[in-house]
Amino acid sequence: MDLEEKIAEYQFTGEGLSGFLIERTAKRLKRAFQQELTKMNAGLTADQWVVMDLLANKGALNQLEICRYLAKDPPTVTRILDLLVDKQLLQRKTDPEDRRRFLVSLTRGGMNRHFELITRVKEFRKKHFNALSPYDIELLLSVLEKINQSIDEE
Amino acid sequence: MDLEEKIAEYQFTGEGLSGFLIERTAKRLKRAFQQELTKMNAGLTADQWVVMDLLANKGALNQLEICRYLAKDPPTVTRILDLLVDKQLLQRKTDPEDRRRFLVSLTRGGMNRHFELITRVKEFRKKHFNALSPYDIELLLSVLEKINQSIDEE
DNA sequence: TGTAAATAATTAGCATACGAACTAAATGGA
DNA sequence: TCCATTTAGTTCGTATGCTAATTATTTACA
Repeated sequence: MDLEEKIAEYQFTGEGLSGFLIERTAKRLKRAFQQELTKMNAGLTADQWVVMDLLANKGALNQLEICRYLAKDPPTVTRILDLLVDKQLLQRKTDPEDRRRFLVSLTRGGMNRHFELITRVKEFRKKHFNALSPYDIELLLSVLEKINQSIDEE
Repeated sequence: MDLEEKIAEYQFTGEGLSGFLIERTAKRLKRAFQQELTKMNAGLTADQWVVMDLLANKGALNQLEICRYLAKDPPTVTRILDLLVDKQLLQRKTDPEDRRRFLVSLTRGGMNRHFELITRVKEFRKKHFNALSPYDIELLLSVLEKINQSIDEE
């Protein structure tokens, strides 16, 4: 199937060809990662893991910082944190500098859980990452960047 | 920021760099398209529009066919169809060939609604599509294809 | 200093994503 | 023909995405 045909085939997708294909690949990657987590009895969703891994790398953050890093909305982050707090994997502490904010950080249990999982997660990343050459990644980034810019231009 | 730094920056994202960036771009495209629909008082979500546009192009389909075209799960498609039937934009008719199936098609009202919206939707597609050269699109497709293959190899 | 505006987080409501379990209908082999 | 298996679609439960509205706190300016 050549390019013309592919474009015709997905012409019905609203955001267009690229939107549909990008969304589909994103969903598949996330699903594969979720299945990996399930296999290792992580007791976490993909999104919950990402928050934990972010905190493991950056230390305590407030919720808007988490939103910005992960490109998620405040309500979504609130809910993910609630679930992780319920599991006693992280804690909210009021920021003394600004009492509107919480400083969110891993509990000791959260750090342990992260440590147990990180090795296998890294293997997963490497496996799919290695499917792409550095050149592929450059290309992907530049094309995604162009799409993002065309959205920003509104 | 060079490639190394970008990779380091997003190292915490579970599925890896590409997963995060792909998902983020997909979400932004969809959100932009949804806002466009809202602006034109379409009375539809992006996903609902996509279903209607698919049926406008392909004629009557059963639900699994819709699932395959749109890469959505059966329960998700069931619910989207329920909402569109409530709005009297489409109808389910039992397939006489196989009474487990429904043939789903646009109602007259659905066809009218589609006709009212399609011009502006096409403009939206073109605007973001034009940000990419045919060469960019080829590259994007080939990189996404590699990622998909590496997922399929499980 | 006092108050309006801005900011951080939450809540509520609706829609989508996905796995699992379920119903009804069709199919295939003994 | 009968019954196990498969297939099409739905229902349920949990989690996420997004908008709008709300609360509590801080900032900015008159």
